[in-house]
Amino acid sequence: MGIADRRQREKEQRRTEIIDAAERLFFSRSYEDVAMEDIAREVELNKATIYLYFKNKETLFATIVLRGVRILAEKYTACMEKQAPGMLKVVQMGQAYYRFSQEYPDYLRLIHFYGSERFSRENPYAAEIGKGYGTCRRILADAIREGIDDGTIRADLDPFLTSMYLMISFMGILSLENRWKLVIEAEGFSYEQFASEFFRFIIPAISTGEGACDVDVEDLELSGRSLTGPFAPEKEKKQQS
Amino acid sequence: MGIADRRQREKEQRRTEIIDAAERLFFSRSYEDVAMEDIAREVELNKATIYLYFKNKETLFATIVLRGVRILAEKYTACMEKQAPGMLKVVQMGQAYYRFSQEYPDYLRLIHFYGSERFSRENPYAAEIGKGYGTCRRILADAIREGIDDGTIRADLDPFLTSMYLMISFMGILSLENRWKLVIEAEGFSYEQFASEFFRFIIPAISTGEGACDVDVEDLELSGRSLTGPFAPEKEKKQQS
DNA sequence: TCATATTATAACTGTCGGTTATTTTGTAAC
DNA sequence: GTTACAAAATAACCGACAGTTATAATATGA
Repeated sequence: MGIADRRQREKEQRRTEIIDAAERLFFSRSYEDVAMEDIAREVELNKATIYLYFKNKETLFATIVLRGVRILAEKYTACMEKQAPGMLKVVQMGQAYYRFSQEYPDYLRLIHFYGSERFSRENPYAAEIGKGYGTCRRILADAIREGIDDGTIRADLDPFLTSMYLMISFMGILSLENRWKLVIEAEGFSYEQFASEFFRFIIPAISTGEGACDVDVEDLELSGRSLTGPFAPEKEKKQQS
Repeated sequence: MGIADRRQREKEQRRTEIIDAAERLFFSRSYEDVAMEDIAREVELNKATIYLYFKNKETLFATIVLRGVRILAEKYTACMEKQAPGMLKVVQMGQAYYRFSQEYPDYLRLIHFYGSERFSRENPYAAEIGKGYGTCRRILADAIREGIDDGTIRADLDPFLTSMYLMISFMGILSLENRWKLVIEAEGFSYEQFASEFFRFIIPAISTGEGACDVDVEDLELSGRSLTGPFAPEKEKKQQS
């Protein structure tokens, strides 16, 4: 069984090499701009060989997206393990998303791209990806439920719907098109400000305002500033219009 | 000048015919699934002829997206003309977006698709589209400013940032991927519920709670239910998990 | 009716995702 | 070692499609 084992390992290795090569290219160029030929050249294999390991370009791309989703899901899980009021956990998950977007901007881009209906959801990874995202959402919903129970979150909110709203908002805020980032800067805000002020904006939609989180959130610091201080946009330039 | 005029009109007509044909196809199939040949067949012209009127496939697609954006911008403008408290105007704009998504789901889909960075922003229509979207956002920001002045909207909000947050959230909620719609239904909610409950969720993030809108909003009715009644999800099935 | 400019087209090019027929390579049996 | 066989890899190919070009048809004005 030793030889078959090694063959198995080597096959796995090849697979990983292909994914790594593809990832490098997809990280540096757009999906359409990366040809299977390019990936083949990058791993130093023939294009047809790649097709022995992956059904098609989409499937190969999906495995990379899956890597990203798994990292995100881990971050979410970590938030849930700590002991804290529900409201605080929700905020922390938002921050986890934010950190993910800072640490892995390329994965985020790919995840977002994969989302916009263009890929058939036939491949086995699609289900995995969906599950990963579902996990994140479910964890968020659990935190909301906890918050409702401990009185830090509005009791009139439905945990499921609210988790959807928050996921979608996070997603939208953090995978902003470049075009809009320019608009933000033209208005005199940094992207960090834009993202962090969002929390101050959205908190009243979730929180009961019991103050349970007012103190605790202080030491979290998103991009260096507390979440509960006065809502001070602190525009940097704003000399236009 | 009469003849040159007619030539001009005829050219314009041709152009419109091409756009109409392309629209029919893009509405019924995905971008990639529509070949220039298909569009040519649909207008009963040779493919090369289309290239006399449009630089490339992207540009042709962009003109259709522009049609959609213009309709949306009109809807937003209409909201601003009525006399109402700022908070109410903001809600109405959200509803305008919702109605747009119901009346023109195909335009919405195309707009959303055009958004996901894959199109170069070189063509002249890209600028127009950006301007259209910018108009919507600016109108929303104006309404927020009015709301701050008349005391119906939190004074600690920055109008620009808030308008961005709302636009992005609306966008996310209303151009939801099909995959997520299935999740919503699996949880026992209709898509209409999902969209309308979002307003009840988000209002506390914007409103001062002065009640100025509590009464007025009553007669707006989004999908048949008032916006200020108790937050009652009224799940339809919810038999699982 | 002839010269010219516009409009349209058939035929072609280059690229890319994916497939097939064939060769190479590693393994086991003799 | 040599042969038989299976797995891995490849070169050559195919079809589809965006975009171009060389050519033809058509309308206008003299």
